[in-house]
Amino acid sequence: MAILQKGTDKRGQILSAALHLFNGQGFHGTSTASIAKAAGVATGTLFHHFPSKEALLETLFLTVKQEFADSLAAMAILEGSLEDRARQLWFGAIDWALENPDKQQFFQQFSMSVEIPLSLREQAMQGILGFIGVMIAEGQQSGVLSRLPLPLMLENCHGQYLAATRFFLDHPELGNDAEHKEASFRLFWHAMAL
Amino acid sequence: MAILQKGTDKRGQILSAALHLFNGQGFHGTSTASIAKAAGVATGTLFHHFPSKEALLETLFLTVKQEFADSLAAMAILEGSLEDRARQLWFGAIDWALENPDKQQFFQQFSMSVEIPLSLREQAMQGILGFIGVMIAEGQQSGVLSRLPLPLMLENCHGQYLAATRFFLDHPELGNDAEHKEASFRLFWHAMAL
Amino acid sequence: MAILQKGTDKRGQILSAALHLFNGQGFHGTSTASIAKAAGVATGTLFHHFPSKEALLETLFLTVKQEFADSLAAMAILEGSLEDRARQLWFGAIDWALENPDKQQFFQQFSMSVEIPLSLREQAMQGILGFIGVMIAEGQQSGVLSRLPLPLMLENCHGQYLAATRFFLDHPELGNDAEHKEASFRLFWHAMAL
Amino acid sequence: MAILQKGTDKRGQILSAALHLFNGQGFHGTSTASIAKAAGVATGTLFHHFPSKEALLETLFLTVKQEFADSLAAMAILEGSLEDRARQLWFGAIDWALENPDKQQFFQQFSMSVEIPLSLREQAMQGILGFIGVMIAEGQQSGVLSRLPLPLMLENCHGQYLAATRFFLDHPELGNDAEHKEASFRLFWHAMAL
DNA sequence: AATGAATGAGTCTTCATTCAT
DNA sequence: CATGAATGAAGACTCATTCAT
Repeated sequence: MAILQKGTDKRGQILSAALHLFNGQGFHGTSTASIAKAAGVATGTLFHHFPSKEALLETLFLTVKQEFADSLAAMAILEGSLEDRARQLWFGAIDWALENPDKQQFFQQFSMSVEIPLSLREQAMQGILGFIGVMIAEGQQSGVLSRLPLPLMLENCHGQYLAATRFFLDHPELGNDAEHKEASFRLFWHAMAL
Repeated sequence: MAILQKGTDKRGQILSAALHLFNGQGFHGTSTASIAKAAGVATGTLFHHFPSKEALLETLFLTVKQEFADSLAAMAILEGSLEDRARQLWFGAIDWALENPDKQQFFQQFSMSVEIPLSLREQAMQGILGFIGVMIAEGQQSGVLSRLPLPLMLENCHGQYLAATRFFLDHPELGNDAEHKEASFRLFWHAMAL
Repeated sequence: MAILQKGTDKRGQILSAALHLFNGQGFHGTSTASIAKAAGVATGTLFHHFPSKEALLETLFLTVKQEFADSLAAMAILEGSLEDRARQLWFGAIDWALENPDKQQFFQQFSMSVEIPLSLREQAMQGILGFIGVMIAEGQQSGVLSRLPLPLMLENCHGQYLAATRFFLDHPELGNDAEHKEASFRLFWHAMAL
Repeated sequence: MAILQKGTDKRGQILSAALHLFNGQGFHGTSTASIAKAAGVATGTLFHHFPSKEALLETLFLTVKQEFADSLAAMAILEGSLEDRARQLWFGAIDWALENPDKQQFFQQFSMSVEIPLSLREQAMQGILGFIGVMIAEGQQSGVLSRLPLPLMLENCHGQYLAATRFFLDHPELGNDAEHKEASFRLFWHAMAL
């Protein structure tokens, strides 16, 4: 958040404008000129901060991903049952998405897109999912979670998270609805629980 | 399949070439000239059959979606427990994806992209998910499935399906692995089962 | 008129449609496909009757010009003073324009345009103005008209006619107004009269 | 002249090249690439200065019209009889046309063409003819000019001016011929004089 | 004679990127 | 660092014309 919103920082303004425009019009649908305009800088300035439009996208991707990862790490809870800790994490992740709809939408769109090089996507995934992988392994050893192939479970976690945030972004009025929130966790948890 | 591959049908050849190229290079990354060339027709021919590049994409989207829907409908089973029927359907859908990797990848990329107008995406979803909705409602009434909000469950089904096919497409060698296949269904089913 | 309106004659329908469309959108702004469509024929049919789009325009130009010339010739009066005969001719020409607004507008637009080869324009002018030239010469010899250079007077006649018809086409409600009609002739006649 | 010919001003060079090429090949017959080439700039530069080819034409039209209007205003004479002042104005206008044949030819072609939106044409006409309208009204009140409908007289003035300049442009050798010049004014003046 | 699918050269316009100021 | 005019390659789309039926 900090990185994308420093008001006087032109670099930050450019990233922020790009996030917004890429979401609305896609990567190729957004011209560097329009990003510069939205950021309130000259067209040339963009290229002082980023060597190319693609580099801008990649930087943006990594920046947003890092913010998400930091956010998750900050809310990681070390006490309680695995289910309680997972619930806290799930709710925290959902809340982050609700508080940062632009960034979440950005993920929805670019997580599977060709515009982001495969290596970058994988790298980003592993950074975040490594975290989850440890928790799943722990749950399997303690007999709380099914002993299914880990890669499949990770992909499933990711897919369910995307689905849940998609649902809440499409129905913002349910963002604070305890029933739906709990239901989303229930689906997530029961998929893997024994 | 039939629709996209009639050898002598220029329209079909164009759709087929577009499917392939859009997958590899994205919508904006693919020029109409390259589509025409890959299809073995003149550039003007593309515009004789489709009023614009966007219309071509939309036609392609609807065509592929229809093929998938037809495919699912053809394998719908009417007998057995709900779980058995769901498993048949799930395996059938996974197999369709494995047999049509191009079309599945196309879905992965364009199901959430801005390139496809929202109305079209929703229309496509409803066509397919309406089917699933009925099964879920039935399961809830017979006490087999959790009574969670339906729209959330549908989005979850969709998300899990995308995740599973993503996994199998990324690991083609596991496409016929019974364990992984069953595991993917297990995750899917337990998410919703009581 | 006959030539442009034979209902069942595809050639005539094409000319008629072209006249209308060229007026509204210009020569280059009108596609042969749109002409064919408006004429109710296939695109290929146009090229059975005219070797090219340019040839169609030229044929149209000559046809319309011929109609106008025939119309003038038909109303030429041989008796009375030169002024009376000129007035009859002027009124007749104005009326022709009012009765054939499409054709008149066509003249306004293409009489000075590059689209019509110079040779064709000159040929058309001479066909019609030759007629007028004789009358002017007669008037000069009988001392009724100024002895100014003939080419200048002819160009002036043409210019005044275009101006008058432009005025009446822009103000159709005055088409039958005797005062304005007489005024237009007065301007025309006094320019040249002694 | 100044506006269209500043050597170092790329915008001016583009306008100047466009004037020349539109005259020779028409609006649709002239490609933006050829304009840029003739102006010695890159194709993109044209669109940096004008949003579209049409906007370029309109700017050109208004610019040339303004030059003509300024030129007329600069030579307006306030003393002498109405006829003398009209003669000065007429000769001045004719001379302007002879000195700026490109611009005059541009008017001949685009003053009645569909390429220029009607509103623009009318606006341009009124700017120039408002001037003339005042003089005609004055002449009518002082009993020098016929009391014919003003709009008709204005259109007639315009038509005669176009005809006269057409004549002189087609016969450049007569541009300095006093007899023809006086003759052209005589036709113009007698049309309206009592 | 009539059709309309097919052609491909040509058009306008966009846009990432550079560079002199 | 910042600017924005300039660049020119590339793209979507048009359209006069042909030709097999």
